[in-house]
Amino acid sequence: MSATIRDVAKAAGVSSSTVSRIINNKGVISEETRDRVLKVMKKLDYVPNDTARSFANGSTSAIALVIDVIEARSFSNNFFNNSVFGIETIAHENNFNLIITNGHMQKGNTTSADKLVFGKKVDGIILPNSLISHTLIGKLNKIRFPYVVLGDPRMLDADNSWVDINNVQGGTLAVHHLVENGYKNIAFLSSGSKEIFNQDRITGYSRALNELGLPVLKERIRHCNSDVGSGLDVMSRMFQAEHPPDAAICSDYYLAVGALRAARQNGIPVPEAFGIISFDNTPVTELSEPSITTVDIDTFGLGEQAASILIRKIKDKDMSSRQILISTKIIERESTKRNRRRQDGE
Amino acid sequence: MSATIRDVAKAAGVSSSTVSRIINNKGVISEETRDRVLKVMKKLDYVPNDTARSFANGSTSAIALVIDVIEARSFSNNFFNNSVFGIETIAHENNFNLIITNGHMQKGNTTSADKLVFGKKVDGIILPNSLISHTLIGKLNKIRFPYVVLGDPRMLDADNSWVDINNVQGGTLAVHHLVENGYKNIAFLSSGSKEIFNQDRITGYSRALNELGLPVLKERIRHCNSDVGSGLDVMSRMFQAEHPPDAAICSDYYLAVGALRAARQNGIPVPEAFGIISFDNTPVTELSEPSITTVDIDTFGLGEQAASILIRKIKDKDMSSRQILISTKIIERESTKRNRRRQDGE
DNA sequence: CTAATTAATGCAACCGGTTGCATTAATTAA
DNA sequence: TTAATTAATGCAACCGGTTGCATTAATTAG
Repeated sequence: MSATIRDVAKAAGVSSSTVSRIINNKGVISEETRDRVLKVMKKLDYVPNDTARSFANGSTSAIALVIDVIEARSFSNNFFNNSVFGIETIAHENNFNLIITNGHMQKGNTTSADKLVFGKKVDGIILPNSLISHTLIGKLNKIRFPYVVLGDPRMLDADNSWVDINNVQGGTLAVHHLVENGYKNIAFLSSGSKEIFNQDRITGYSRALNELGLPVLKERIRHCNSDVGSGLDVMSRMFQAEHPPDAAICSDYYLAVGALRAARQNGIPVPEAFGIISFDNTPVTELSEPSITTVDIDTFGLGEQAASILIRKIKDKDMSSRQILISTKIIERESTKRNRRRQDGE
Repeated sequence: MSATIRDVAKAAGVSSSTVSRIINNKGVISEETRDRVLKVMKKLDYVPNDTARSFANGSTSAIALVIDVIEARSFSNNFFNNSVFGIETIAHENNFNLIITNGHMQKGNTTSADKLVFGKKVDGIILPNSLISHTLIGKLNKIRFPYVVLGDPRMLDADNSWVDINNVQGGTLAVHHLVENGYKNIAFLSSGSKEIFNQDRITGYSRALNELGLPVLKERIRHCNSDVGSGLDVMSRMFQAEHPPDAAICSDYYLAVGALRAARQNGIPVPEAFGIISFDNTPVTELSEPSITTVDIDTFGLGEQAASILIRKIKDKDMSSRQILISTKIIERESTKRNRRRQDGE
């Protein structure tokens, strides 16, 4: 059907080696030959067959992103969403293709990640820490296959490259922001106890309180389900305590909205008497009333970094491993904007 | 490094043809030979090289999804998000890989879509109607390359396969829902005048009003920017009109929130005196207060259908083209839940 | 019992690039 | 002027599967 490199060679009166060298800018080619061949390529609508190319030089110019989605239909995670674009952007700049595959589906005992790696369909792979295991990492390391983990894989002792949001710093930042705005009794509503990101945020929260000389009370740290009802219940109960908190840091917007509603139901004005910070700057936090201050996590940048490291690793297999933490920042909104002068007594 | 089919053949004392036939379940192989070869494959950790395979049989078992993202960093579109999962799910079931590429970036005068198609990196392609042109479609048709368009490509006269949300039906549905709840003077806030989906929704809206014997007033149809401020301004101005609307259908949640705030600022209770429906069932509509009734669009299903058609087309190049419209449905919430008995006078 | 089938497997070409190693012509050094 | 370089290009093997066409052995039909 379409022209091959030999068709071009024949039509231009050269050998296919010459055409190949022209395509790849290798070797020394005379100007006339180059021009003639390029013209023929244009005329024949010649496009090199990428598969043949990959086959010949043993590399695919493709990377894979493995995602961790069990119930695909109900998935709507903007973490994933933005990371993908970061990854795609960098891949694109480096002339790599991005393959996306769900690591949960599998045929027999091989996951799609296995198939892509050992079937040599990709040159490198990005996988979430939720999907890694000693077995898989062991296999990857054994054949020195380039990979980068999304999220700190601290469950493994191995030395490997990863990129994560600095959730410890995020927790600290949230506390500092609240304290600067005059809040002192800060609760933490986590969306689960097992997730490393929740653990890290709590670590940062506790550390900041310590540094500021404020007590870390375990009854102020609550693990909830990730839904409004759970946030509302947990927060309501905290309001009944002897020393109720005057602020809450929430792991996601569901909990933040729940906390907001709990405050309202208890007649506690936000932000005057109660401050709220949510992690993850989503439209809900922006459009809530009052709008909710957030710890913004740069998931696009996360993807960029992951892809960037991976591609460097592909190009230089001897590159040492990298661990990158991406700082968060506060997006200040109404839910913590207490009039500081009044609170500070100035 | 890793074992090839010839290594396996040698170790099992057979020819590589036999091994190939065993891998692909082709031809007739004796039980003993099969067992022996399978054991050797296991022992040598043999995995067929997918690139070599693609090269040999001229098909890649991969499809591409081209996305239309100009400003990647600020992208957060759950339309795309869910569609991808629908596509990936079906691709996976059919042993296809999914490559994602941004159709906007380009080197020279070839887009990434061109490269994937003409470089034969994929067997088929899904592309949004916003990115197609007569040129591209012409080229694809010329080489009979399988493709499916996301969104009705009615700007082309060509006969091609596409999948779209039934936005006309969505507009109709929204009107019916409002009328059933006692609203009669319904405005439409569109997020733009050029987008086909907005045009279709307005068509459905107008058609439903006609059928119900209600007037279609052009001052009730407003094209806004997709932000809260725009929705608020436009709606506020409509409230000043001689015959203000008693309900609004909004193309997205920004406009819906804007309309809601306009109503509040004008002292108009929602849903009692003003009803609001938004397209696209996102967390903002669910968590708004009052919560907002939405026209739910099944973007996951959209992706599934697109991938399904594409893969069938790849397997049967002579398949006639398909056009699929996916119906919307109402998710009823507080913003339209007027007490019907009282309104109906029952 | 011989001829015609069928079963099981091997041979070798092919898919379309890439690249090490010639080869030839042109240029420079001695 | 001849030998040594350098420039420009060709030859042919190779990457790892797949498959049409033998080939041989075993089975069945006549």
